[in-house]
Amino acid sequence: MPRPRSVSRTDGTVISNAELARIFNEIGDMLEILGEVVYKAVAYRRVADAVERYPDDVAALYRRGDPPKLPGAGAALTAKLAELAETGRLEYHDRLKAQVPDGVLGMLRIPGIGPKTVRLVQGEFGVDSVEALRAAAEEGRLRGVKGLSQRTEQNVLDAIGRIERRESRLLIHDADILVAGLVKRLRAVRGVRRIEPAGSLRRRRPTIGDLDLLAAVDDPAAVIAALDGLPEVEKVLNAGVDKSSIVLRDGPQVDLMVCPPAAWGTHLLHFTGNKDHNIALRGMALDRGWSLSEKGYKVIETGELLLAADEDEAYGRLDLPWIPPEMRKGDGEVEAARTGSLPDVVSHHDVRGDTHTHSSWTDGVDSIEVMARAARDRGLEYIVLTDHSPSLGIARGLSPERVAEQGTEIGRLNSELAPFRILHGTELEIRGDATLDYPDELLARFDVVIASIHTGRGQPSELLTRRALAAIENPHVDVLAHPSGRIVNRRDPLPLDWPRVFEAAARHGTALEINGSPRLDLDDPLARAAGQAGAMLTVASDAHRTEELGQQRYAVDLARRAWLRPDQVLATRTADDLLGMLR
DNA sequence: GCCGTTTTCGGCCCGACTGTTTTCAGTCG
Repeated sequence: MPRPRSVSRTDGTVISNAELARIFNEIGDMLEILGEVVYKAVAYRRVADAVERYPDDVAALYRRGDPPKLPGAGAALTAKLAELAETGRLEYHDRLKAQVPDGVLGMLRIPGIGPKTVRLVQGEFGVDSVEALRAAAEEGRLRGVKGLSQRTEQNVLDAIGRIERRESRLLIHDADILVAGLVKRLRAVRGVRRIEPAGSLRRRRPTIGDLDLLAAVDDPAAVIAALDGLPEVEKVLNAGVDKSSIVLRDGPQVDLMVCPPAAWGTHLLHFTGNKDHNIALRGMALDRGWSLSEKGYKVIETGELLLAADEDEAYGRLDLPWIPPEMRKGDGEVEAARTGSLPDVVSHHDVRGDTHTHSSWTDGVDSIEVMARAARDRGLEYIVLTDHSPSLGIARGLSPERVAEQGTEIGRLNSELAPFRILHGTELEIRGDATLDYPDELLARFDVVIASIHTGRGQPSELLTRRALAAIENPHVDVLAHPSGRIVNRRDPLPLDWPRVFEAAARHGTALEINGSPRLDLDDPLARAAGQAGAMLTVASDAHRTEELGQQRYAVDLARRAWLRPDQVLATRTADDLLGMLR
């Protein structure tokens, strides 16, 4: 479990949004364990969510005397945010921590264990950690408590075992493969009309906790039995009339929901939108005297149920246009849909080229020709070949002589593969001292220059930002590649000064990349802020072998989550338009 | 703790499943 960092703000650094959100969520948990009214806890969590997704640094804005208006933050919570922004600490939080030790809080992570149970076992036995709870369950001491039984003890032990084996969320690339296998077999079950992934996978979130599947069926029992009987199922968690939850061996939990075909629309709506999206829709339904659930719209006065067979119809009942699943995150999309200002976001069909690819000339696997033919077979009109510059030694970066040879090879292939185009690019290393790895005269000869930071990641924010700005401001640099440097589940993003980076990118016409490899960088909140700041973006695969060209899809997914229109994305341009823009 | 062109008090999204409750609380998504 992540230990809370001790935060001293004497060094002038400002507490991050993530840290603020963590503290507020923790307060929510502690209040529930202490038996406070749940709505107080809900209020803290609501503000935690708002802070976490706020595009700018909330604490910095407070210190500047320009605090943002966050939904759900009234006088009390605003004062607490101010205290955290100023001092990095919160007296109220410290006071609660004294009453609820870390170990007690940790028990909430066990599925099936909620605040009431935690309070109960702590009060009855002084069980104050996951370890103590495990011991109590193993020794059969829980079954004596009212509401707990031998079966509860077994469930607790199973659940602890599972969370220990599954500490990080599944990367969407892996989730797609897993789901494709499941869907293929369940689709073949008799009586299954439709089956689709829902939940965070359909929203195309970079990482997935549980996999949600929705099936429209004539015979619910058949498809539930089919899922429960699959060989890779380790455990059936629960099986209801129209849902089943299972855990895959060495894999995530899978929830299968079934519904009658006539109610497909509201079911898909319900199991796709995140909590905030669904709450916003229910609010609109209530204004019309309806209550909305997956089953349909219920007219409150008469009890009549209004069905929707597809999502168009489900949104249509609220006079809303269909909202792309990627946008159903509760950050303004329902309001935008209501006022007719929902953007027409970029789609996979809009993409004409790939702005970041590698070959065996540096650290790629396949030759330039094999990469180009594979890209053409995927329907692309061009790729930008961006092999590495020399200082990235691990990737056997190209000397100026090798760059010239590569140019000749690309010229030869272009006459052979026309009208498909290979644009000659480079992935230019931004060195630790904020200089660039090739001289300007050489950079001028490339069709496209993308620049990136791979080394010196531990530098302070100010220096890292200066390096990014050095690349953005160079007239030959066209794209800042994987700008945050994060790798999902492996590397945290660099602490750049994002507003400055976005402003400079917009001013100099340097695009910011959304990288579809497991970096998934920029992530959608930053990409959305970049777009709002007027910067151009691009979507790219960063493929090092032909199979990885498909990764560009994940970059498009993120661009959609970031509300980007096709005209804001470089890779939707033709090769000629692209070269014209960058000239 | 928040919030209000119906409200400054009384609500706060909705429903299903589990366990052991003989009518419902706790948990989850």
